[in-house]
Amino acid sequence: MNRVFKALADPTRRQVLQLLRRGPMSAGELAAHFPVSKPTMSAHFAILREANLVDATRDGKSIIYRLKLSVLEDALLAFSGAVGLNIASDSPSPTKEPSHD
Amino acid sequence: MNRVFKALADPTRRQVLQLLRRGPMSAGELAAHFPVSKPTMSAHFAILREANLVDATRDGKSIIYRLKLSVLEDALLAFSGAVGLNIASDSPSPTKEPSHD
DNA sequence: TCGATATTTCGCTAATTGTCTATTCATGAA
DNA sequence: TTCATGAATAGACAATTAGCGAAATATCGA
Repeated sequence: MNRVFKALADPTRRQVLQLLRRGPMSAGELAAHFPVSKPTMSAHFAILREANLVDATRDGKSIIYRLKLSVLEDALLAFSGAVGLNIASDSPSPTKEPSHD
Repeated sequence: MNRVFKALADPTRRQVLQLLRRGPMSAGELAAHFPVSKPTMSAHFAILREANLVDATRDGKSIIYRLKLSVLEDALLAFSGAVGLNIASDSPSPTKEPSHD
């Protein structure tokens, strides 16, 4: 979970995830969207992989990245719940009076 | 939004938010829950304040911190949406085929 | 095998972050 | 005003991070 939040702390990495929403994309294609060098992007990809937020598979000369939404969802939901934020489902956001301690 | 994610990137700060879920707490009381010095905690509080995740008000000699869930909710929801994660409400998670670019 | 292409790894630097102790500031009480 | 207390600021330090160019690795096609 800490790795997920660390990964999310960088705007470039969050944008990579957004780009990946549209579908799988190669490292080079992804990198082309950002004004930084490819080695720098490669390091960002590694951090996303370590957080388990993306999946990387080789396809010929390219490496294709895919978004792994479930891990992101789990982390966001778990933290939201821990903090009392009832973001999910259809319950009536109990922003006050947490019942347990 | 970047400040929110940066603030969330540190486990101590996330725990502070969780502690604050139970209700307002003073800086000292909060600090007592962690194994780091009070100045260090003060720096964490400053980052949470800058991210607008907490509200600080003085009460006599103490400074009382309060959780501002709305800001957290906005950021989490905005990002979830941007990445195609349909965490909120009761819509049928359109994890595929984003219609706009 | 050779050359081109895609990506990562390897040093390296600069900036940022988390931590500390010591000090300062603000408040309330004597 | 002086003292004690709760909290923030200042300054220093080590560790981490984002960034680079150069080199290494992997794959494909000729």
